[in-house]
Amino acid sequence: MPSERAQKSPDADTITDPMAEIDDIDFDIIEQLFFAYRDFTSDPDAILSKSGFGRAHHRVVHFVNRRPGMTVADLLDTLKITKQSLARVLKQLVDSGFVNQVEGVRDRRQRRLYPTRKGRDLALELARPQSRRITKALSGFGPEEQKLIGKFLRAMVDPQ
Amino acid sequence: MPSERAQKSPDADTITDPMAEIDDIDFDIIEQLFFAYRDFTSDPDAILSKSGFGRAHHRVVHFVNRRPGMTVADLLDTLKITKQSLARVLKQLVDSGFVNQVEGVRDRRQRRLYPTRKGRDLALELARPQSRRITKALSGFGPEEQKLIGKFLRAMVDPQ
DNA sequence: AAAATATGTCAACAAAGCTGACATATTCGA
DNA sequence: TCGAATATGTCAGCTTTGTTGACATATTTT
Repeated sequence: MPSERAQKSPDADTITDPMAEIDDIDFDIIEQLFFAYRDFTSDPDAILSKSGFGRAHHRVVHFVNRRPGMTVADLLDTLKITKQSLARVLKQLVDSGFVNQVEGVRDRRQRRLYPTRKGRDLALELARPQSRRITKALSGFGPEEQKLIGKFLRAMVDPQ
Repeated sequence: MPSERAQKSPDADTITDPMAEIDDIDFDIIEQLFFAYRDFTSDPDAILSKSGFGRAHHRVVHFVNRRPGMTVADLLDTLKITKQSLARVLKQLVDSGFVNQVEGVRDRRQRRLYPTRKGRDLALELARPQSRRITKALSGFGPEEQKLIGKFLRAMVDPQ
């Protein structure tokens, strides 16, 4: 039942010209970033859906493997989510043996996070298709040019 | 009440070495893409939260402004979400006067999507901080180098 | 005339974010 | 040493945005 509130033809307040590179706005790159990230996450998402995990688990597994021994506070700051939101996925990962929590040595309030062998394997499995995509996208670029890509991406991140 | 299942010290299945550029995996860029996209979306998110809209509305408003007259099917294919998921946000945008639907001329089943003035203004407001971030990240690169960034991002996208 | 297509809609559910409130263990500072 | 601050966990409830499945309508195609 196609909506009855569709107009027969454009009215006075219907804009028909595409929003292009006017106003100094870089629409092309804005859009390309959306597409790149959309497809970049699609590979691991497909793998994760088989094991009942989601993108949130992926992020935790990634960073715990990248920086073993990071505290819960570190992880919260990295992901920029609330502890209640993290708690859900972290608990599942600990309970199913992907992540271990180790009491801090200097500060025993801390729960330092480490991957298990199983967690390391999962992180690698998820990274593989993403890395393949990146390698393919970087093929045809020289080493210096590849460094530029990294430099650009780092410059897109907020300081701190 | 810090979890009682934390270990006092790492056990045999606790991995302590950081996952680095072994296995040919490009962890640095994987991570940088996460950070870049995390902060890239944070600017419009902050603006949207004031008006009761979310990131899903942003995407619709962006593409309808970029390609006025696109069909619902076009939009679904671009966003890679289901029509039921799109319906919710699209209805809100139509009802609150950001998007108009116009019956297709050649095919009257279609509902072609156009921004209103209000919709165009919102799209610009949301794009502005993102473009500012991109411009800043690209400063220091020459015109040829900037083209490389775009080339890389396009190469990250699945064909079709 | 039947089949395919474009769109809309209902209902139920899931993932992953949020706020607010409160508990415990530990460390730090006056 | 004692009270405040910190690190973490947890309960409850809510929101956004995705999903599936089923079905309806209008229009176009075969």
